[in-house]
Amino acid sequence: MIKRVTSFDVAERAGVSQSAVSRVFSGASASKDTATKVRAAAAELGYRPNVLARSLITGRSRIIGMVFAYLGNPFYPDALERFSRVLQDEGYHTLVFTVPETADDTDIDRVVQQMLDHQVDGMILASVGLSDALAARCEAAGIPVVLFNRGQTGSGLAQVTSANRAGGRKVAEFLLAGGHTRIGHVSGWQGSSTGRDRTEGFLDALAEGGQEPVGVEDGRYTHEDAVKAADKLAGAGVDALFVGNDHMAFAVMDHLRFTLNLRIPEDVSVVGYDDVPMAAWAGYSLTTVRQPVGRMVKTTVQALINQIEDKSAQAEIEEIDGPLILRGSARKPEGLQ
Amino acid sequence: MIKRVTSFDVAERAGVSQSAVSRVFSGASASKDTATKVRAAAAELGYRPNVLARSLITGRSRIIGMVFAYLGNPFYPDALERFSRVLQDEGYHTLVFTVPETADDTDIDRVVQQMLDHQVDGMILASVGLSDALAARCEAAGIPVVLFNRGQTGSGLAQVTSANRAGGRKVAEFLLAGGHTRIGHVSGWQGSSTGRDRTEGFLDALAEGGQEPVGVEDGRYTHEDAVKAADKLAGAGVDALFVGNDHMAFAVMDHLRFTLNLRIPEDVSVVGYDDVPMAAWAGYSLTTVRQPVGRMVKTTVQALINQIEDKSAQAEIEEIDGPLILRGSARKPEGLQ
DNA sequence: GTGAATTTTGCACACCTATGCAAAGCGCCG
DNA sequence: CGGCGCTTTGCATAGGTGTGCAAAATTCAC
Repeated sequence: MIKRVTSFDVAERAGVSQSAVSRVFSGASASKDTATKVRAAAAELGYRPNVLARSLITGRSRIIGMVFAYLGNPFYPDALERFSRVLQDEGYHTLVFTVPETADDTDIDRVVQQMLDHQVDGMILASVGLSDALAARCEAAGIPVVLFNRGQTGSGLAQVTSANRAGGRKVAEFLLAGGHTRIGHVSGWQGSSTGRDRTEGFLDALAEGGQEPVGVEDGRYTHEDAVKAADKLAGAGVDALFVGNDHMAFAVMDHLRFTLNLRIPEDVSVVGYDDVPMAAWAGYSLTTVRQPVGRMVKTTVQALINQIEDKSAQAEIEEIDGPLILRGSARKPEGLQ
Repeated sequence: MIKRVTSFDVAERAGVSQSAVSRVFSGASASKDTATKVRAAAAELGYRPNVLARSLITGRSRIIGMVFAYLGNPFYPDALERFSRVLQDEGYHTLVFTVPETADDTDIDRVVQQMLDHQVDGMILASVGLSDALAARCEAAGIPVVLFNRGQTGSGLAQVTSANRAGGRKVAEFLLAGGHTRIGHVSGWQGSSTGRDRTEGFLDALAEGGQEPVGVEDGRYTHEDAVKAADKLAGAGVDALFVGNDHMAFAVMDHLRFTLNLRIPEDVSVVGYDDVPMAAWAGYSLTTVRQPVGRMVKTTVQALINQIEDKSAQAEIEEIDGPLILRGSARKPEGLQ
């Protein structure tokens, strides 16, 4: 292990003081002359500022902590990739954590504590909640938190979601217009705000249309539970299923087609939520509500940076609307092709 | 922003010296008595050691930098999730970077430089190469690098892959045994070692079986190119296709079935590579070579940690064998069900 | 050339923890 | 009680950078 080259080494070589080197690399004022001398010396020695030392003194690490629950749903890797890119563009880096799907508050709190230990400048929690105790702790430490694709009312935390209630409504209205009469719902996990909101909007609009659902089963965002739920609902004889997200919808479609030998959409219409890339694949051609990931990510990052740069900034609650994307998995209303 | 609570504050409150506090939290020797006093004081004040300051002085950040090229292929989110978990268990954290799919050496080198700036203890590069200059730089800085699912001969870097040549051979032998006579290959990107190796093993075994491929087209690991390649090969009349990874294989299957109206496996057998979870879904039921992600990840982490803890450790090159998983997308040899 | 206004520079210190070193404490045996 | 070995403790310093402050250098107008 070769000795690290420090700003002192560069200073000596350039014939200036250490502070001059620091100023050149931190963008503070420095004369054109010394700047060139310093850069030359730095290049010769292969010097790069030590980010740790810098963070220690500035109190800003330029690191954002991110927590994901499960990357099995392709919506999240997509989001992660975009987050990483947007944050990189803003000069931030991302410390990524995952918590088990079955995570309880303890797991998450431990992870959040680790992020605090690392002096992150902010945190993004994707589809993950936060105990009030920890939220308070982040508040006390002055670390902004933004929930992504997850709401938590009364927590006082900033959050960015799609318009889940409105999305659920759209699906119900679409299925009603399509003349479906025996509608079932494989819901997203009812322990999550997104799952509940989509279900709520869906059921409200259904009721307004004068229908009761044939059944509502919690798919808990997992492949297995979704299949079980779909199986049960199919047994009750449905002609349409609204599934709480695309990832479960694929599982449901496979089960309907290959195990129960039902045709989609002739026997059963299926509608999902998210519009992940796979939904457009010919094998599924899934009608679904689009979550505008790009905009959601940008909004999330912006909200976070606002809070970082202006500590007094209000914790915003953003809801981003997304359209229903019509494809082949659900029967369309008459006159609409 | 409330003032941070430091080890001095705890020391004062506990009536001991700052070093005592440090020793308690870094696990060094301390008497039972002071340990309890310190812990009590720390709990009251909500003290947690500042990881940055610790890293600065120990020279070890306990952070691993990871680079991913594309998370669109579900193999990688899966790997990422496992990496994150295994590293967390080992007391490390992960700084995640992504580079554009079209990344050239410049992009990657810039990212690697940023990781070096952050004083990472080690780096994992997933399906991404590294210029010789940067490799040398890491070497000089004493930062171990392990390539995951990517080889780079002559680079002197540690690498963990599956046995890609052997895997390619297995597929060829299986298709030959199945009596296929017009075999095509949608290859993985030929700019990558994995792509080349799989192709090489496949073609070697095919030749040994006395067959020439109907055609070989580079799918470049993308949906679009894979479809184009499959289209071309189908036009040439194939009865079997070996596709360089599962992600492309799904695209190929959709195209064969829904655009070209071919039956799988009656008209065309399709074999993939990776065995991502989706390959087991009824919609695809893809015969494929399994990459044992779990073992690959553990091996990678172990290799990395070995190098971190013992700087003189040799950079290992590990190849992990994986079985061919028989499912429904490819005709099986007689007598084998 | 002179004084004022402005920029640049260096000094010294701060950020927070880990650790070598020497002193102090403790237990133990003769 | 003295002496010895071992553990615990505090002091002081290091790790590499940013930044307030005052001195020095430069610019500018006259």
